[in-house]
Amino acid sequence: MQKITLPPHFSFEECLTFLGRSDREVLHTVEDNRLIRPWRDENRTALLEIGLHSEDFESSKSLSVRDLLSGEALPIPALDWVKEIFDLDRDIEPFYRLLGLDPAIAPLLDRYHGLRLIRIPNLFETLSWTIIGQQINLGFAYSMKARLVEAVGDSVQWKGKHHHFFPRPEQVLTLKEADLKDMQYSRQKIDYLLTLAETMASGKLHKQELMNLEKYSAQHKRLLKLRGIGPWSADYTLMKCLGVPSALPISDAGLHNALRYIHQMEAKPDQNQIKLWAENWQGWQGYVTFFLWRSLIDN
DNA sequence: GCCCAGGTGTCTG
DNA sequence: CAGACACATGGG
Repeated sequence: MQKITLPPHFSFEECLTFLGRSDREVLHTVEDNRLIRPWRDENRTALLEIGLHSEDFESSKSLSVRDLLSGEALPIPALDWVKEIFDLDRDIEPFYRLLGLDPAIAPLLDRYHGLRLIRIPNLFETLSWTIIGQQINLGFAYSMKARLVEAVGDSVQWKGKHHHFFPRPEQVLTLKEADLKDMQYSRQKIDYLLTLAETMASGKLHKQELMNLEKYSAQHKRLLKLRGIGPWSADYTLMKCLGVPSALPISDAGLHNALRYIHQMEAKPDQNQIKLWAENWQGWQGYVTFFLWRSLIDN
């Protein structure tokens, strides 16, 4: 078992609540205060069990990570991947300082204190998820994702249960249009998804290449060139995959509803109203969005 | 039956 | 550039 030291303002329980929000999720399992999720690179496949390390004194809390398959020590990249998922390297202090001043948002900081932006390190997975989730309810989106994952994704077995990886682009490309149609994908989404898979399989788009662009505007512009990726998907991807804390998916239906609830409004706020509020969120728009998404679980 | 869902591309004025 | 519309289907 290995340990990851935890920064201030981190709550594993809060993060697990978000990770466990859908019972149709097939890419990880939340049970008994632990996250179970498969990981792999070119050299190694492991089934990670991530939990809170309990024997520590309060002053030095840590996460425990171990491989259920082999029990052998995990390589650095696996631990870095866990840190990425929980956004552990973020200096979150400025977020709490700034949003503590916003009367509408401040209550969420208390309620969900320690929640981090839960990230999706895999770019193909993130973009595919935005395509799947467009204009349908989340439950249906999770079902559609599950069908795709179970059809062509790799998995590891442990105690009789399959733990899935999101498919690689090449694996998605083995599917015919009719296969996806059977999984209830619309013609439009089939087009978007297969085009994306082709783009990434042929090496025309890499996460590293996107990260190298550095500037938000350049990254956003690059993503918009992809078929089926509009402003919402681009911002969602920058936020969830690259961890850009200021990315704001302003047209997001969930964001609108969460804002409607916390402001006790009859109708959803319009975009100008949101822009006005978001002026108080400078640099942390994506983090605020994530806390607002979290608030939807309670409704 | 109607409206809304973690939207986007296309077409039109 | 703004606005209408198709896309597909499940849930309230």
